[in-house]
Amino acid sequence: MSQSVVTAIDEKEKLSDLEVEAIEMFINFLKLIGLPKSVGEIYGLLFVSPRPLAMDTIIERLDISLGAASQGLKLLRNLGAVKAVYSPGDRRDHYIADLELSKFATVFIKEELMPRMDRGMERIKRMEEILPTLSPADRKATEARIERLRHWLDKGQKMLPWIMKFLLR
Amino acid sequence: MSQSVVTAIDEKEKLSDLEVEAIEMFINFLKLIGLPKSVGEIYGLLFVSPRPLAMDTIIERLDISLGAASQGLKLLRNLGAVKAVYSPGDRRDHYIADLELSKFATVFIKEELMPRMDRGMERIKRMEEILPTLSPADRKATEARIERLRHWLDKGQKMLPWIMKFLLR
DNA sequence: CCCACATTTCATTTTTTCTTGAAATCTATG
DNA sequence: CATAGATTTCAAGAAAAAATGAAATGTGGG
Repeated sequence: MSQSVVTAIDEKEKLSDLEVEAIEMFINFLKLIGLPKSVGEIYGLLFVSPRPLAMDTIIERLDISLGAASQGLKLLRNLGAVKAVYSPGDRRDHYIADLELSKFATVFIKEELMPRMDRGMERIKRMEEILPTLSPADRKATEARIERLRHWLDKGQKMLPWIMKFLLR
Repeated sequence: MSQSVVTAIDEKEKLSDLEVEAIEMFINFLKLIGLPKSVGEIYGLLFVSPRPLAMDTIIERLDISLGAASQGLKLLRNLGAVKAVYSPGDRRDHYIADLELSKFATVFIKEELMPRMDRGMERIKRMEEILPTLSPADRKATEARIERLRHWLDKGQKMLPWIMKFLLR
């Protein structure tokens, strides 16, 4: 009942079906690399937008807060996934999505995976130093396990540059 | 001051330096694929343990709750990362880590990445259906973006089986 | 086929992460 | 160079995720 009595009072531009699909898609993918929903929303909206959007517009269309929009845009700019462009006759910054999707993957690999692997290698070195203090009974088994760990990290570290190369065309 | 006045009252076996290294390592890596701290702790402890551990022992040594231990072990068993083994003369189950670390990566790819990509492809199809209803002005630009999305998903879907093969030796 | 102990389940609490919005800061332009 | 408007910051609140532990359920040994 009474679907639109208040029409025109606060008629925010509703998101189109197409925008919703894109937004949901990026919410899902970016969540995978640890980014919050609001960031996925912003990128998804910008991705399908044929023209640059001001922060105002983003806030209104996604119905998110000023803070979330500002922080989300900053994060996306830092990732290189969004750029600010000049819009003649408008004081506000306007934002566009960088369409190079591989950026998310490469940033994730470089900022998350690789540092963890490096720290992992340091841990392995420390573990190997501890090894001689173990009882002989346990030492052999533990040594083998640490060796496995090292082997796997090695494999990972060799794979990553290759994957990155593949991602960049 | 007074380091051990209560010694022997509740002397839990402290974690060794080696165990701590392993545990921290797995907390970090498993967090990356969305697993909670307690799961990383459990797997890390089992990974360096030269013999099977009962749930009791895990609870006591990690100082986690019954619920977290039970749920964490269940999850790890479902992933295939931990196995229950029979321990003669003991009613309790004992658990060992499966040392095949690639399992975490392959499970992640199969359960998280691939399904999302499949759903992504469905979304793209839906978006392409919507496309003709767009104003001609916007249509071309949007079409190109969706095409990019498809291209990237394609690339991902082709890469994943290859990565998996690489992981399995 | 009991029953003591082991494990699972799940409502509640705790912790962590995300969002909000008002205040502070910055900036283009008149 | 003052100021209105744009953006950032951040303390506080809300939401989501994880941990707890008591009650329910399962199970092996007698």
